Amino acid sequence: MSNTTRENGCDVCIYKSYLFNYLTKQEIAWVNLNKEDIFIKKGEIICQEGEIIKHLVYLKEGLVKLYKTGPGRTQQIISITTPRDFIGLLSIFSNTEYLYSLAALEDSSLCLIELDVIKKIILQNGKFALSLIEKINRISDVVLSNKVELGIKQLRGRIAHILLMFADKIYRSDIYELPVSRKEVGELIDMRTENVVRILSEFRKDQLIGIEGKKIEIKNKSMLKKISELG
Amino acid sequence: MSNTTRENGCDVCIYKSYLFNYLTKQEIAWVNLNKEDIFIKKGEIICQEGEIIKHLVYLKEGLVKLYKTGPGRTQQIISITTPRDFIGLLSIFSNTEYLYSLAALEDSSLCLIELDVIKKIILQNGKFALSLIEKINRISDVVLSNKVELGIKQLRGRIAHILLMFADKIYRSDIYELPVSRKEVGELIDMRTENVVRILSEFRKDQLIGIEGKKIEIKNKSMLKKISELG
DNA sequence: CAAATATTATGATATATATCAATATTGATA
DNA sequence: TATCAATATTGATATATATCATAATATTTG
Repeated sequence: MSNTTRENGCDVCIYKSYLFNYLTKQEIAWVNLNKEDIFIKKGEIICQEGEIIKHLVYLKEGLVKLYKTGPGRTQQIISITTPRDFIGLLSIFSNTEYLYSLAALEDSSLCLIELDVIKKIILQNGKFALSLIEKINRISDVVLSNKVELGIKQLRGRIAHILLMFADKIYRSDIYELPVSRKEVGELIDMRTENVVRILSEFRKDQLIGIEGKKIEIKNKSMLKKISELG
Repeated sequence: MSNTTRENGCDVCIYKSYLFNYLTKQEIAWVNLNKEDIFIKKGEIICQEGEIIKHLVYLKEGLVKLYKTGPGRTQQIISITTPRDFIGLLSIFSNTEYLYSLAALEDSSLCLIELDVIKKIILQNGKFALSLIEKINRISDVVLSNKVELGIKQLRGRIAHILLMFADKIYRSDIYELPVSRKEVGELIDMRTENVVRILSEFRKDQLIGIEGKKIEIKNKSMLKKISELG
């Protein structure tokens, strides 16, 4: 990991999670002494499954994918984390080693906080603990409900769903640059690259979207929503 | 909810979760005053999505399914909870209303603990809070990894996977009574009833399993494992 | 107990999806 | 810049899965 900086204290950090509002001044100072700010370039791997978990990872800016590698270099993307959120809260308290890998989809700024410190704070600060539990639940709700929905949708519904997810949840804009390849879209919604391409073209021909390389424009959102909901 | 009993105190409860070992005597007494033991018959619904969450639900004995209802009476089973575990820890701290419904697959004994009491204990007892976080993570790990694996397996692999799950995780025996219908198996692993039936018959013809109504006997576990792993 | 209903089962067929093949395009690299 | 590798694209075909139809069996209900 590269480009460590510590010029800014947590107390004045503009990226700070609301969760840290529950910390005392002393606890904030403690976190400040035990965190590391790093910058990761697009495409770089942050950590890999099997490695010992030492940090709670917070995404300040950028975009990060959480994924699982299968046999033969295959990957499945579990979730995409947007700025100002914790990454991988799914399994870091239940395992000593990462179940999933992390890689940057865009240039990203992360804050790595010593997990031991977080655990000690949980032990002594009930409000923080309860808020963290709520946060963990919320994150797994989203990830799980996405995966559950995949099971009932067919390919067109999945593509519509993912296009809307990028527009509404990630970029908050109907025009955006896809941060992933067609192959990765497939890894995110369990389908083959060829079918991703094919259905995107189909949606373009049907005037639902515009495509220019990685640039996507949502043109008929209500129809996409219908396709996503009906499966 | 029926058949409430309170004859036994939590301190002497033989079903007690290890999590309660972290509670003080006072806290245990407090839980004892704010819990309710209920008995639910096979097939009965315990709670439904949309209802206000008031309790932390603990399964003492029996088997319970957590599921989501879709359009037109369709269901998707999210997970099956085995005895001595908490049910629905996935979303009860992040929502005021249940995201999923609960129903008993077998006659079941539950303990309902006031969620407010649990929250207050989290606020004051760090060890309990941290252990609960670990527990929550562990439960969502299992549920999520199951759903993620579904995405890469085809039907035969899913059936093999679910047969092994019942044998190894739920009944710890290679001979068991399926607690669910063929339709529910399909709802659990995202496939049609007809295909569940067909592939079960196929496995029977290939001597992988024996079938007699709901009674399943695993006959060739290593082959089933291969089918499950290869998808 | 009989009637109604749900579950299990099997076969034929339609549809959705993956696979294979071939080419164009982009991006990385020496 | 030329070369190589990865990505994107499209079409043809094979395979997997869903759907439809029908019947046997089991289970619930009046």
